[in-house]
Amino acid sequence: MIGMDDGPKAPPTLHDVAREAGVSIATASRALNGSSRNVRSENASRVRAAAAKLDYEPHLSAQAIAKGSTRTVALVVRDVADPYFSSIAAGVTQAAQECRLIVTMAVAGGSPERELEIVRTLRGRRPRVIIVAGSRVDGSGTRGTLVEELTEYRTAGGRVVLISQRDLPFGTVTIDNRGGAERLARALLAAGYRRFAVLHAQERIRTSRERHDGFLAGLRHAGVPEPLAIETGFTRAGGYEAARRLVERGVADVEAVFAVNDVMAIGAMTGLRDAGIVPGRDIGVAGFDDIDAAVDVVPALTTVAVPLREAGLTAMRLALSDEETADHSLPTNVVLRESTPPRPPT
Amino acid sequence: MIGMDDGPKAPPTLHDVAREAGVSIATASRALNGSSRNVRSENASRVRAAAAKLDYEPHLSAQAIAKGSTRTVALVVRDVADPYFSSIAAGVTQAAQECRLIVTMAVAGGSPERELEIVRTLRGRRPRVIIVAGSRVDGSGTRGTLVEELTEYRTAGGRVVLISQRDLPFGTVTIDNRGGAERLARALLAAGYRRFAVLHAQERIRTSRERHDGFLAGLRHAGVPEPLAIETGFTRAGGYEAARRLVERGVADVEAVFAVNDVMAIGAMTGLRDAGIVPGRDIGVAGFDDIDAAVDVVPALTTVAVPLREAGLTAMRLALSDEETADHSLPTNVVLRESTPPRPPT
DNA sequence: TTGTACGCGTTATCAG
DNA sequence: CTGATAACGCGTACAA
Repeated sequence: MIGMDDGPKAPPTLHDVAREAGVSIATASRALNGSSRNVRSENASRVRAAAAKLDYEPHLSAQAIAKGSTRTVALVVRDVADPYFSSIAAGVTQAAQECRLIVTMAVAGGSPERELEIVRTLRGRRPRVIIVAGSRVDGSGTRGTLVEELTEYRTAGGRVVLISQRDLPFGTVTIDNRGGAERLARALLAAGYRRFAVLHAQERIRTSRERHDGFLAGLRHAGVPEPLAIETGFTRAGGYEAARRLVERGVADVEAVFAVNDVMAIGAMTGLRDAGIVPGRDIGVAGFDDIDAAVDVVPALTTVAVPLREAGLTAMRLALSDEETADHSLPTNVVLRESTPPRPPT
Repeated sequence: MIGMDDGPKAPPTLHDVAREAGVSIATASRALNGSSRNVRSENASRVRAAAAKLDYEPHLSAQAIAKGSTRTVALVVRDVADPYFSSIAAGVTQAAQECRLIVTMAVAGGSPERELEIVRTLRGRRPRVIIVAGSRVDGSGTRGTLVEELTEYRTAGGRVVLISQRDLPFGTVTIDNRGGAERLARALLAAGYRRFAVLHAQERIRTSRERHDGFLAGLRHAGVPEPLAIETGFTRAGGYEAARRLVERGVADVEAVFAVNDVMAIGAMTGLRDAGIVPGRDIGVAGFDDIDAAVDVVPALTTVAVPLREAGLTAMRLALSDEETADHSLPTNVVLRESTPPRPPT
């Protein structure tokens, strides 16, 4: 035990494996990761044995640099803790695992600048595909730069897929926000609701805008008053806060609240209740997304189901397919629950 | 436009930047990423200009291989879509971003074999730190191998942090599951509850076992009957299903249900309600974790608050500190809400 | 089938 | 302060 060095011991390299197996590095490489099967089976098994004995793992960075490509998928989301994005992430991760790809996740936090910076540095990792999941906001000035950056990435052989952002020259998985919101509006009209408040986020956030517009479109020609629009954050806290504001203003003239996503709607329900107004009895509430929690709140939340997990899966498939710039649209479904009980005509 | 080649155009390399700036590669390297500032400022700015013009991004794999270390944090979770893990992930991501580290996420899905395989291939990426967030189950046979694998990784200079698993020779962030559950039990006793059912997961899942044990410990010496134990999945669906089973069996003799985590508790509340039993009125319900949704369900869920996001932050800090194997314990707090109203003594 | 030798994009060493 | 040049670990033509 003299002269033992406990400092960091370098992991075994292919070189070590080759030496242990008594073959050249090239043979070892072929035996372990070689595309061509041309290695004598006896040698092959000796190499595998040596690798197992030394607990060898190929250095992925070295492989990446030698082969010129990685097995990585980069996913950009706004917030990991938001069920909307974590469901998408789950889908992407699942699909990636089936293809033996590894997904790395970056959080943009709703800032276009941050998002741009992320995509930029992401390029340095040379991922095989980049998936950007709807943190995009319009008119931010960084949009052109982002498109440029992604285009350049694709020119270098990368795959780009955008979730929930139409009109950009990349593969996109889009969600029928407009149509879903429109059908929701009509369903609520059919249930007897006439006077609405809409809780939405900044106009720059596309998803919010599309759902808002769709809802208004569904109301058009129904002869109902223009809904009250309340702008707030795209989060649970935003919904809560907006509900409080709504109550302060007075809710006598609103029969139902539509929040542009479920976390906002759920926050709003709590906000209303905290102010003494019972959702589903005193006022209808509807959301959008159909996250798991929608059936656990009371009353269960009326919403528009979005196949989030599938959006992630589809995005991966699209990325791996050879269509450069296909647009895959996912349908949405109105789900009526107890938060918007049928309302007797006045 | 003759002879244009639209095939994948290789991204610019340091070589290109150097040529553009009229300096050597070495100088370019130093100007852009060099630790030492010893490069004439005029040359430095020329290099930076060239890099910007060519839209150069350093090839991270190449850097990794040259420097022998990456700027990556690998996070292993059971399920991205579970708020428990996504909150932790949010914390890790935040802390990582502050240190300009990139986090890559792998999903083990509750399988120890899968988890082991993940850690193994993770080593190939040579991350700077590996954080394993409680997907571990005991007595799975893979445990020894996992420890071995992680030890080897650490020997090679990597940092390991485990979240919510004591007794392993690595840095750990542990959560006071036992103590929290014990205090919860006492709080429920104080509120007048005497007869309980516990919804727990398999005994092999440590977190579940600790919370279960702690709860029983809190009940001890109180002269109350042994709680009814119902084993089910560690998920929302598990909670729902267990509640249905409980109802089938008959709930006349149980005054409160303790589920070992919030998603189970929330699922159980819905399950009870679907069976005509109103949580908070007919029966008390309590959970563990205090996820966001706990305040949005009705009645609001009594639970034990766990600083999940902070667990992620702490894990990163621990990883970056130089203590090889510290144990940082996070406190938990009982939060009584409407799902367990005080119960008049019989 | 196997081995030698070179290249991948960077950093680090060591003379100038 | 700068520029050759040798690593880093691996894949792969090319030659044997």
